[in-house]
Amino acid sequence: MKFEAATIKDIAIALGLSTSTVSRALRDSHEISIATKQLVLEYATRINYHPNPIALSLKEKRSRSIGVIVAEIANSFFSQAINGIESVAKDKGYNVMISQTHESFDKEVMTLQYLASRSIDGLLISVSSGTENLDHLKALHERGFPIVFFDRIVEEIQTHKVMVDNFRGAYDATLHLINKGYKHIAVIAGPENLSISRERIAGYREALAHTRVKPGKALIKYSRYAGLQLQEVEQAVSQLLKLRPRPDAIFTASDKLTTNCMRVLKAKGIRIPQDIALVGFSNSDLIELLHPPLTVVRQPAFEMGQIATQLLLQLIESKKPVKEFERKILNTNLIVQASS
Amino acid sequence: MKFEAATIKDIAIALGLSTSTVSRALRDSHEISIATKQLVLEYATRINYHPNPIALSLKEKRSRSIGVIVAEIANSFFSQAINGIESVAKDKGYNVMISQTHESFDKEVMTLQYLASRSIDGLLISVSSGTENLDHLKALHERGFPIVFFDRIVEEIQTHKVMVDNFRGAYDATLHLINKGYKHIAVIAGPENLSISRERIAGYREALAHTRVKPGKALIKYSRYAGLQLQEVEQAVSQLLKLRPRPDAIFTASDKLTTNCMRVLKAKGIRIPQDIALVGFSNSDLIELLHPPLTVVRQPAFEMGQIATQLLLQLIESKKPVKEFERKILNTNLIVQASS
DNA sequence: GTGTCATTCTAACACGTATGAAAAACGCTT
DNA sequence: AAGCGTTTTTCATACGTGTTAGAATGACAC
Repeated sequence: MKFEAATIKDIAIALGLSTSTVSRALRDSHEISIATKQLVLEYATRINYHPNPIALSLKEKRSRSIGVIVAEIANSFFSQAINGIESVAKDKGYNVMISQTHESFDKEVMTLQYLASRSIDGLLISVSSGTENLDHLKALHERGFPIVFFDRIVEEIQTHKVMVDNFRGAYDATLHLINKGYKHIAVIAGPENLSISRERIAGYREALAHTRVKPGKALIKYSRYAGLQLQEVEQAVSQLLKLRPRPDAIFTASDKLTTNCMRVLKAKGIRIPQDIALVGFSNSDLIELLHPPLTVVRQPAFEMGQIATQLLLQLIESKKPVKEFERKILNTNLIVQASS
Repeated sequence: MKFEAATIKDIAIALGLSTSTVSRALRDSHEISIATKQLVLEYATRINYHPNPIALSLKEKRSRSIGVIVAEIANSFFSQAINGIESVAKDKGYNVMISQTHESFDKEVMTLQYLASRSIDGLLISVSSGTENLDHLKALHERGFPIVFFDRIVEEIQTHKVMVDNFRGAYDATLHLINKGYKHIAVIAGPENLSISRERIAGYREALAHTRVKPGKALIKYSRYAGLQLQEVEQAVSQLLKLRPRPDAIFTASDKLTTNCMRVLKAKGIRIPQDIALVGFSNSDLIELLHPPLTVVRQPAFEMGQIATQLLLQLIESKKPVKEFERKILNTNLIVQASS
């Protein structure tokens, strides 16, 4: 099943010119006579000629495509971020290649190798919740390959990073719960190896530091798969419910964690917020339709995608090696609703 | 900012061989001595050699990547479908390039040209709600370019198609409403030019045909952007509410339409299902957390993505022109909850 | 020593494009 | 018409890979 497009050679033969003349004419070089240029251009448009991007890639050593690695496309935050990524990339003539890790470290390594071997010009990545070892990223980075981290960043690697003020987002959410009079506030976060988990927990801790109640260790739960698996959320919630005094509020520190926590509480017949209040990070656009409407910390996902892509393209197109790296920190937005 | 990988030439020079010998050795050709093979292979793995996919693409006239065009990534149905697409594509060593139309015909044409000019091997598309003219797709298709339609298909173009039984899905949903005792059932569908809209309306009509109530034309609303824009949904709902007798149930025929309809009803202070029942197509995984939990027609999005991709790859890899096209029709799943 | 065959490797080319250098064409001056 | 400068076109090569055809080598038999 072939599908052959017109090449520069076809034009050359048809017009009795050499390929290089045609090439130059198409590129509007000054060293081609206006008459020939017009002849070539006319014929080219007539047969609907388009330069073969693959040949161009080979020649120019760039593919004009970037890779994106995220945990799950079917996650509001990531799909919105990809939306932002795609908008900027397309605008600048770049293609977007997407891969998912499903929060698995092994898949991240495989997918990274796959993308890297597909000659992408750069990479946008929000690391998987299972990522502890960074060798795969470091190896690429050390060879000078352009990488930009967004959301789930990696501190050890020096490059552009785009994230939200996780500390502040968590602080605000927790403070909101405190102000509402909740006394025993638990938290369920992603895995401890992710910096966003640690930062969000730190924000939670800081907010509680102002109160008399010290956050006992039992109130802090980590979730290996960042809430992707319902079962681990269920386990965390069950453990929290056994505590005495029982927590009267839960702060969930990621998108899937929030909705799955809600799911678990509902399944257990626990009313929100009467029995337990719930506040969490989430970018779902259905939060106000939920029962109850959820108080959430919302991240500017679309913007994050846009900014990360701008930075990546800047990195890719820079002539000299970049040594100064940006660390963009966006603000979260606390949307207060009935769940707290 | 360059990033040069090892080439076959590097190996050849290092070992004092010719490039073709190295090539043959790597491809394990029988006409290379075992000793040389081993030497080459060993050195190749040592310097972590990977064949340049771009050079390969140029040579083989295939890029091993497929394009996907959907309305919105940040839509449960599409993100789940893309999930399925990505899983199969990656499995077979293909890359996935994603573009969005945001329900705009112009964007669809542009994005199609863009992808086509990027030498993808094939295309998966769910056409935009604004697509009435098919010239852009026909032109590509007539040149023998592999295309597979999924979800929002196009009858006029002969190729593989993957969809759900839209008629049946709508029929089931409407029948469910009838059985629940609702008398005045309205419908809001996507634009009339989409076959899925027409089929779903037909299913709705057929279900009502068994009842005494004939569906007046006023009960049927079309939505130009398939519910993407809240404002158009609001308008449709407002018009429905003015009818006498006022509809006591609404069937929404697409994902965004369903959630946005719910949003509008809530904003107007209309209770579901006490004032008006609501049933709609939706693939959101939050439906049981909504207030009220929504009765929905769910599509096997992940599966659709998988099947469509399998068919596309089959088309791409077929030696002889394919003349027999499949038309896969999957079943929808009616999930009954409190909204009806 | 010559002919036949099998084995192992190399040279040349192709894919489509771009570019530096060389060559050809042209116009002008003397 | 020879010389020169300028404009226009062509040649050769490169990017990285794979393939085809053919050359070189060696082994064996006569």
